[in-house]
Amino acid sequence: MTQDGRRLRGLRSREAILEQAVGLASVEGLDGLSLGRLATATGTSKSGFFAHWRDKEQLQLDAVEWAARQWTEHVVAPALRAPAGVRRLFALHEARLTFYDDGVLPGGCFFFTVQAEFDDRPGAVRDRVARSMREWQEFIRRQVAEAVALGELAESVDPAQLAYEIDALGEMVIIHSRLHGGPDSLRHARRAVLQRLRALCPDPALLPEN
Amino acid sequence: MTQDGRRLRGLRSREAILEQAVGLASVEGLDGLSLGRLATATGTSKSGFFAHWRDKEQLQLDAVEWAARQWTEHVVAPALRAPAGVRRLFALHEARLTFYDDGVLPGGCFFFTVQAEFDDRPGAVRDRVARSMREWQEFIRRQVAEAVALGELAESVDPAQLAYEIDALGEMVIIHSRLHGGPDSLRHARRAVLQRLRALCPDPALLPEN
DNA sequence: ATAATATACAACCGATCGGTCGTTAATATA
DNA sequence: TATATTAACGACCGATCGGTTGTATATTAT
Repeated sequence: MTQDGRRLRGLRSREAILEQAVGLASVEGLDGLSLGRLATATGTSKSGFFAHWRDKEQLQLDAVEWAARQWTEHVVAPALRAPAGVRRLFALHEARLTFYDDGVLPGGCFFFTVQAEFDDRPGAVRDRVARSMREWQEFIRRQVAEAVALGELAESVDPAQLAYEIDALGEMVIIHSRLHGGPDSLRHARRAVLQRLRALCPDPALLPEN
Repeated sequence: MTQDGRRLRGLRSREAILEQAVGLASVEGLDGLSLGRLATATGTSKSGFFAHWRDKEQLQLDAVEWAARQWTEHVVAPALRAPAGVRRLFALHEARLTFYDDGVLPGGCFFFTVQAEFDDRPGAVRDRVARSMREWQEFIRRQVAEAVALGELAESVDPAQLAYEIDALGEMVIIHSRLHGGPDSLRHARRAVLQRLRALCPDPALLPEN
C-alpha cells in the first residue's frame, strides 16, 4: 500500500470533485446539482463518478461530510483559539460571519441551502444533515454553559435558549445578504449577538464595545 | 361580462392550482415542483396549465403573489387588530409562530423555501420574492419605529436592527422545528423576542410575562 | 510475469422534464 | 343564430436526468 500512482490519482480527483460539489451545492442544493454539470465543472466525464460512488446519494453523503469538516476548520477551529467563555462564544459567531463574508463558498452556506432542501424529505441525506446541525447547536450550547460556569454569563441564562438565538441571528445573514446585497445584515447579526452577550456578561470589558 | 359558467370555472381551477402550487412549493420549492406532479395533485392534465399560464415562470410568479396574500391574511392582518406599538409588534411575531405551528402550509413557510432556492439565481421570480421580503421587513421596521414614537420602546432602538433580530428569530423556527421536531424552537423564538422587547420597553406590563 | 484491481471513458437506457400542437366541447359575444 | 373565445385534453417533442454496460488502460498484489 504505497499509496501513489493510480490510487493517489483517484484520491485527488475524489477530493476535487467533492470540493466542487460542496461549492455548487451551496448555490443550487445537493439535488439541484446534477451529475452532468458537476462533470463538466470538474472537467471529467459523468460515468467516471460511478467508479468513486455507487450512486448520487453516496456522493451527497460524502459532500455533507466534506462540508462539515470545512465548517469545523473555518469556524470552530478559529474560535477554539480564543479563551474559553464569553470571548470564545463571540469568536465563534464572528468566525461564522467571516466565513460568510469571505465568500468561502459561492452560495454562502452549504448547510443553509441543504437544510432548506431536505428538511421535509426523509432519507439518509436528511439524517446526516440533521446530525451535523445537532452537533453544531450542541457545540454552541456547550460554549454557553461553559461561559456560565466561568461566571462570564448570568446564571439565569438558559444555554439552549441563548444558543438558538445566536445560531438564528447568524444563519439568517445568508438569506438577507444574498437577496438584498449590502453589509447591513452582517452588521445587524454581529451587533445583535454582541449587545446580547454584553448585557448578560458581568464583565462587559471582555467583549469589544462595537 | 357576466362572469360565470366557463369563465368562472377557469377562475376556480386557476385558484385551486395556485393553492396547491404554493403548498407544494413550501415543501419542494418552486422549481422542484414539476408541472406533471402538480397536474396529478390537482386532478388535471399537464397541458391544461398552458391555457392559464404562458410558461412555468408565470405560474411561479403568480404563486409568489398568492403566497404573499396568504401571508398578509394570516400574519399581518391579525397583528393589525392589536393596539399599535410594542403590543402589535409582539402580536406580529406571535401570529407568524402560530402560522408555522398550525401547519397552514405543509412545508411550513413558502417564502423561506423559495428564498433559499432563488437567492443565488437571477430572474423575475427572484426579483418578485425579494420585493415581497423587502416589504415584509419594511413593515416590521415601521412597527418598531411606531413603538419608539409611542414611547413604548427605548429611544436608543435602531428600527432596522431590531427588525432584523425579530425576523431572524422567527424565520429560523422553520429549519429547527422541521429538522429536529419538537416545540423547542417555537418556545425559544417566542421567548427570545418577548424578553428582548420587555427589556427595551419602559412599561413591560404591556407584554405578557411568559 | 500474471492476475486482480482501479480509473476513466463513450455509448446508451428508460424516465421525466418543460413545452408544443391539434382537437373537442362549452360558453361568451355579435 | 353565427362566430370567436376559452378550458381542457391526449399525443408528442427535444433535452436532460440518474444510472448501466462494455471497454481500454494503468497500477497494484501475488
